[in-house]
Amino acid sequence: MKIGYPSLNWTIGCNGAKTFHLKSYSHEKLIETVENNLNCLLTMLKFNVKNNLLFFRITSRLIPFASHPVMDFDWKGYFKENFNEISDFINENNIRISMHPGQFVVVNSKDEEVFERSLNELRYHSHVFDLLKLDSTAKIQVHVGGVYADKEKSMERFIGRYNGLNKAIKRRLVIENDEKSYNLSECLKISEKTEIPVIFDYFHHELNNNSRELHVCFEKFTKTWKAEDGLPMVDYSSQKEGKSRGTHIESIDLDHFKKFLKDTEDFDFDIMLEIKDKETSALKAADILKYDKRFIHKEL
DNA sequence: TCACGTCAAGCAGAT
DNA sequence: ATCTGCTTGACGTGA
Repeated sequence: MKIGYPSLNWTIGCNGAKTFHLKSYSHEKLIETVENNLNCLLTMLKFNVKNNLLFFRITSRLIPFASHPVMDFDWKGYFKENFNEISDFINENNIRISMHPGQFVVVNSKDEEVFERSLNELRYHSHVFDLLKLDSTAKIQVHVGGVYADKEKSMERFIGRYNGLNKAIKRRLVIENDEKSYNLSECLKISEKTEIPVIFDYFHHELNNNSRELHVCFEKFTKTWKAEDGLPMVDYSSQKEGKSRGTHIESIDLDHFKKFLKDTEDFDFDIMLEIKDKETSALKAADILKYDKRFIHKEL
């Protein structure tokens, strides 16, 4: 079991998710931004390793406009050395990596152009993993997509599109249950037909499920991960009080988290904390996890 | 220096 | 019809 947080670190002093507006696109702007993002990524990873946070979600903003038609710069070649350095650090320290493309990636879209754009975005994510020399335990997580008033057909469309993807993407793609459209059992159904691993989002599951025991859920989704996929991944969060349903909490509720660990003690998996204050909560969670037999860390 | 309108991209549910 | 939330708030113009 490893634990981590997504995308950015509020206290470290750099912002690794810088971007710019399309109309200010230029090679200079791109180089400056990507250089910043890659340097900051390595800084965050070093901070994480020091603090026993061995799971990290890399921001999709790493290379702004990477999948946009405007992109005419060989960023893969230009930043090869930067990627190599980060790759070495990740592999030396056994850091688990994931990415989560934005809501615009809709594999099952009814609109062929939306699918094409989604595919380009997935290619970009896959290229980042290639440059970091990551194996198939590094995952790109997406939601199933839209319902379009016909869930059966939309699930079939996902399966068809998934089956047509090339291997470089397929070996890394996983689906995640969401809070309104596709719950865990629906993701599992898709997994049965495609063998795609299912990421379990605990918070989304609380908001959208057909009331199965948590233990049963874990038994089911963990089985969708094969040896080459690595340990199953779980997204963890909880509801922010007084905000609309689905809003992530600002800072980790440690009692809630402890109960979650207790309820899942029979399983091993990696945890991504989707909590607004990022590393602050991750450090608190790692502190608690030091007393958990499953936790991979340096010193006690 | 800072407020604030806007930003590549999709979808569903609430208001 | 418009707003909100999600991957992740950040950019950048205007005052």
